[in-house]
Amino acid sequence: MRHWRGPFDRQGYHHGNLKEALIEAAQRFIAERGLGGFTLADAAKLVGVTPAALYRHFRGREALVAEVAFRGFDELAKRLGKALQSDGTPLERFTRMGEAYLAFAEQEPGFYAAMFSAKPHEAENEGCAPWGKGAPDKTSTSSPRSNSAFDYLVEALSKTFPEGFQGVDTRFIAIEVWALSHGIATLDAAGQLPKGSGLPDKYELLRAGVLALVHGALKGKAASASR
Amino acid sequence: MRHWRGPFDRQGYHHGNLKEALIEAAQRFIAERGLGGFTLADAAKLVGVTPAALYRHFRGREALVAEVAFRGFDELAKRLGKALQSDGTPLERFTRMGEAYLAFAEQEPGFYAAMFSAKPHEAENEGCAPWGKGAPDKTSTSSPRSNSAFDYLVEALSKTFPEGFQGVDTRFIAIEVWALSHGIATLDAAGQLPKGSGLPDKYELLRAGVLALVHGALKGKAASASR
DNA sequence: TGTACATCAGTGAACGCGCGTTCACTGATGTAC
DNA sequence: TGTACATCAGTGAACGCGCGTTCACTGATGTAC
Repeated sequence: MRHWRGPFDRQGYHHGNLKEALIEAAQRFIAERGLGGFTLADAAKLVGVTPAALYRHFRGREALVAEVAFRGFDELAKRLGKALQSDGTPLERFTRMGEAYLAFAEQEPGFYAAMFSAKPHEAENEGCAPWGKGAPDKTSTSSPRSNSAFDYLVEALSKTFPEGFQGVDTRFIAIEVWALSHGIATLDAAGQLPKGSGLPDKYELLRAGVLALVHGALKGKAASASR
Repeated sequence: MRHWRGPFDRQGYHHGNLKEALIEAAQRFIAERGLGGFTLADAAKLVGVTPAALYRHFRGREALVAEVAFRGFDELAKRLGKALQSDGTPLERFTRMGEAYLAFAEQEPGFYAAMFSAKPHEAENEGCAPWGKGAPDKTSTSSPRSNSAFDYLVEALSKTFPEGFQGVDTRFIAIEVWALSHGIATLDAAGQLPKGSGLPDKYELLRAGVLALVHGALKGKAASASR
């Protein structure tokens, strides 16, 4: 085993860490040019390798992108888990998770795009989505970490609000929180979130929104009845 | 002027309505294959025309997609405006707007993808985003209808909750509502929203979430203070 | 310690393809007289 | 009513390009003896 010198270094005929280097390069290019603009040739060039070398480690382009997405879910789960185990009150930790989510989407747009870009035809990708197929009987799938980001969110909600949500499924609240986070993150990434001019930034937007969502569920179901 | 026979018909040498037909074809293919999978050749073929004919009506691919996005914002504004002027109480109309938004995203995925797909490099597209640059001094831009979807939302909030939001800018609430709607719509489009198994559908998800967001702002700022 | 060998990561050339765009052209249209 | 003509929408062939992928190969590696 040769000494590790960074993802894009190369010493001899054998790269030594090509798979990891390709994943990192893909992540970088997806961040810069979007998922559609990412190219195997670019990634291979950056890494200092022939495009054909890629096929020693991946079935093809799609498999590389899928691996990037998987790593993304993994990294996101790691960050959410870290926030969940940080200091402070449960509410503070919960708030920190929201910040961690937005920071992840902002700092790792390559990951984020690979994870959430719609795949029109084959939406049957199992194991990668943050939540399972919605079946309570299938809470843990084969892939170890793919669902855990969502699991962390559910866990955080349970710990932060141990009194529950008036009988409402905690996963329901979790989905709402996730959807709001995702909406803010993607609108921000697309440059469609207004900035300046007295309006709060996205972190404040998420914080206030999440608290409203949670308290709305806590305070009762008057809303539901008034339809 | 020849008789109009549908977007993809063709009678002679001249198409008669090529521009509209190309926009419709683009919308259809973006819906089916995603923005990246959409091709000028496909659109031209469907319409029954040589790819080169497109350049009589558009500067290029990008301009065609931009036109689709513009039409999308227009159609969305139309639907939101219709819901805003429908029967019932203000709250009912407001709820109907949310339903109209999700229905639009579901029924017109071509429009939606063209409107909101992130353009990594040139995020400086002005006039197309539903909200302006966030400058209150620039409430109405040159393009007549591009901002009106967001304007309808702000208007609906003002009418539905005339007492205001404890001094919070109504646009702030509007952005939160929009972000939640967008998050639900995109997660649903990506097949990452759980279905069945007792969890409510996306319409219920949005309804409950929006009411929580609004009431969270109405009920006070205890949340803000407890940071 | 030295040599033969199996393994397999990476090469380099080539492939078929389909893309967006250009250009000189052609032929339908409708208007001026 | 008929003819000449300007207009311009659409043609068809071609372009340069870069993509993902394949294939027989080569050369570095490390293990068995």
